[in-house]
Amino acid sequence: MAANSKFAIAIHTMGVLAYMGERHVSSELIATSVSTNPVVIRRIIRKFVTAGLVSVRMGTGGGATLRRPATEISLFDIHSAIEDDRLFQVPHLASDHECPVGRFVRPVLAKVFGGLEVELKSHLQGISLKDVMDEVASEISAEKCSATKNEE
Amino acid sequence: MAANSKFAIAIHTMGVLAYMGERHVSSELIATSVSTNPVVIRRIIRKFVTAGLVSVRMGTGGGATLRRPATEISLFDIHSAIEDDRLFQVPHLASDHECPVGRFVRPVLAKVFGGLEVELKSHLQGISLKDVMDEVASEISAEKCSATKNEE
DNA sequence: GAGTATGTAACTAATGTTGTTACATACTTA
DNA sequence: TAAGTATGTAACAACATTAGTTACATACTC
Repeated sequence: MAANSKFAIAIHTMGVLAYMGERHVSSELIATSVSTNPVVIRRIIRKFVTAGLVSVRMGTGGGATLRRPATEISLFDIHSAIEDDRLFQVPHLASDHECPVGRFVRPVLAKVFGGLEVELKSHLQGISLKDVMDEVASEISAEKCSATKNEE
Repeated sequence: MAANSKFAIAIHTMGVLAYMGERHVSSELIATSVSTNPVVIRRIIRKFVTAGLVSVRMGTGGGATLRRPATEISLFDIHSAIEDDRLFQVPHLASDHECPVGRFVRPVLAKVFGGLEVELKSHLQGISLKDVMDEVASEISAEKCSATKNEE
């Protein structure tokens, strides 16, 4: 599987929770939808719990559910719950570096990248989990429609 | 060194080229400024050459130079020269997936992430290498200024 | 108490990045 | 033409990250 698919898996996971509404969903079931191992899902869900997005119940009939309606969960909430490090890394260079460029490029880059992340953040904040799932739902119903056609 | 510092190293490299103006700069010298190995720099510069941003000369007095003024090179040019894969990966799932969510989340995500990259791209296009180096230059002169003060 | 579900440690495998050595190739200059 | 300089590139090691897996303790329901 590809490199930084964590975000995709995370949204997919939250999508299943949104789709299932009030019901508690097991990591087993989500793993089937995502095509991965239940432990991978549990690791991600742990982070959602920490971030207050999801609550979890053990035992029979247990599993995870959203703590807020999908309209009140943005992709930014999801992203910041799982992604701890920066999008672009700016390795630290000694501030007594011989080369003047080497001494000062990095702080400037940190500023530039910071701007990028603000941009990214505001974009992600504008998209709710519900928005995503509405699109998914419309694709699902489109499929049903064409399936009906084929049955004719 | 940190994970995805490629972009930072790439801008740093281009920054040194911009700083040195017409002169041809060796990978050796750039590596010193970036604090890495010359081969690492050559690998990155190869990509800039392919992208048409930089030209290179072998032999005595050789090295790399910008092919365009720094005002006409954007951070997007640099980013797309070195970064071949997508910012966020959307692993492919079978389209005959049992779970309806599993079947359709991914294409929707591809669309969402596509939007993100367009956003990112336009932001990066708005920043020229010159913009970055102007900030670096002002930091350098600020340093000189305070150094003079200390000598008093 | 039986059954179910999460929490988590430990390990493997795959991948990607960075760093390094070594050497072939190309070019400049004396 | 020979010496010196710089890139091009292959090959490999070191390291970090991610994903996948097994195993088992813990918590909860009925």
